[in-house]
Amino acid sequence: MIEFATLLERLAFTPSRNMKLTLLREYFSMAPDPDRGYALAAMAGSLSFSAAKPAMLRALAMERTDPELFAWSYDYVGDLAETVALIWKPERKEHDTPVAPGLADVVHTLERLPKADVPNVVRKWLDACDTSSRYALLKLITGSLRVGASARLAKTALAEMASVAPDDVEEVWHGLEAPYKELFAWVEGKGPKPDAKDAPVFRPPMLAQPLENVDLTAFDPAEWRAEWKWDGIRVQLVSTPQGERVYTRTAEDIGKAFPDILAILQDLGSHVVLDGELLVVQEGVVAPFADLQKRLNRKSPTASMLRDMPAGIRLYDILFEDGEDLRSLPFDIRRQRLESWYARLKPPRMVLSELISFRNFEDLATLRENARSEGIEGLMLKKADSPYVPGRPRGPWWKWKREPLTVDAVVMYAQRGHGKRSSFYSDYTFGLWRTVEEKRELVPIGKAYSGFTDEELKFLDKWVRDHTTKRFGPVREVAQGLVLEIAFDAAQYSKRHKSGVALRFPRVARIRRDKPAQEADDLETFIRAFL
DNA sequence: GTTTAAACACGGC
DNA sequence: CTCAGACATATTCGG
DNA sequence: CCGAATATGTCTGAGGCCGTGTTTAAAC
Repeated sequence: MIEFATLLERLAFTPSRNMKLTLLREYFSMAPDPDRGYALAAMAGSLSFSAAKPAMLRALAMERTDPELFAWSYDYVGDLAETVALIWKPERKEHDTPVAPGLADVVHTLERLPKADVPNVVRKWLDACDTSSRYALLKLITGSLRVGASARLAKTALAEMASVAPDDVEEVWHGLEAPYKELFAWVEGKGPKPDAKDAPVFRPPMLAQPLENVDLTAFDPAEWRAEWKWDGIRVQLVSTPQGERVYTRTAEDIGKAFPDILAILQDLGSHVVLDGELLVVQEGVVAPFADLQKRLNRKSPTASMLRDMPAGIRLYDILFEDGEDLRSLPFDIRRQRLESWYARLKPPRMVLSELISFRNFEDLATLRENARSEGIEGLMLKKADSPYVPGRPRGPWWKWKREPLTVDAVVMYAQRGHGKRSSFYSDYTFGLWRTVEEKRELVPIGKAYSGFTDEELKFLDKWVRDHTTKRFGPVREVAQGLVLEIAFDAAQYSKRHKSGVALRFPRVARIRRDKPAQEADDLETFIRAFL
């Protein structure tokens, strides 16, 4: 645990990416198995302990600290693990020389121990650790490390050890589990490259960059293909002799929630890996994203759900066919392979993603702006010769979403942020005007926290401090005097806000210092325009 | 004791 | 998903 | 031609709303 703690501490204080890579490489070559494997898993976010959660840590901290003091400290520090690590006063008996637990010990214990016993063990560990190890232990339990290095950087460090490309590590990663012994053996030249063979493993998908500040006139329309950008869930369908899977783009296996799709894959009996968009399709019509969400996290869908919200797939791409890896082939060739595969197998509930024909990008821009129908959020542009590469390379694929909508809203409340924003009021709840019994009042429609620069954050923070009318713990109510232009992708009805509406992807587009609060938008106008 | 509601956690966008 | 910022690397510019 | 300035690419952290499932607290 001490070595891991030292690593985290150094990472957190090193801004340089190259230095972080060096630190990681050094740690990985120095630390023993299985510790280093669990450290890697922690950085990659693949550790989760159902018996130990942030709420439990907060409860433990409360045993030793005045709740009020703890709340203020947490508010100030902005990070639960750091707060508890600092505030914890170890209770030690005399002549007792406590030994901090090893990383592998911690992981094994937390995985196996009955939930009721976990607080006692964690308390004992916290007493035995110094501040730095305590911080590492707590970070391990809270999950998100946020120490300036995440999964990708850790994998890059491993790749450098083996003198291979980071994508090679990414490729073998998903067939493996903590503590990743085979992976370390490979990068140290002591073992073969791990091979998933015919196992139904996840392949890192290719993602698109947003099309911003890109000069389309420099593009040759003949070299580009266009498709609709569907508002569903990007999935990878895997069918091998060893089994079938439905993966999300972050490798979550969601097959249980979509047995209808899984059954189709089984019936196909074709050894393929497909890329597509999962949607709820009712008689050929794509249902709103909310319907898909209802099915997404269910352990198993009810019979009525399977009937009323049937899942369907828009096929984008084919990665493997009969075990052959097609990813290095150009998009156009893969598309031909996809079409011929589709024609041969005729899979039910799947349709090919339509290739939109266009003469020039002006035509396409018109299509994009008019694309406000259900289920479509814009266009995808794909270069005809682009191979399928993992990650989000700049150049081959672009997502060209519709222009966001905007509304002028009034700041009502502000809240302190976390982490590096813990000393700023960085989240703003804003509202629109509503007239009740001749009285014009503000009702909240959402919160936003991004879209402003650090400079603007300082202005907003000061404005909040100078115009506070009430305090509720970390939240401040402010005078009705500041208008924000809020950009958002869609509006929907919601129970979350008093106004009954909510925004999808809200962000601050502009601070309207010039606009009096009274001239901000009305809820009624908003609903008429966007719902 | 059992049912109901609220709060938290998670992963989708 | 969004966005801004930090760092690293690639490219261009000025001497 | 080389070093400095600028542009571009990649990665990171901060956090929004939604629905489901789980756990905890409150009400019956």
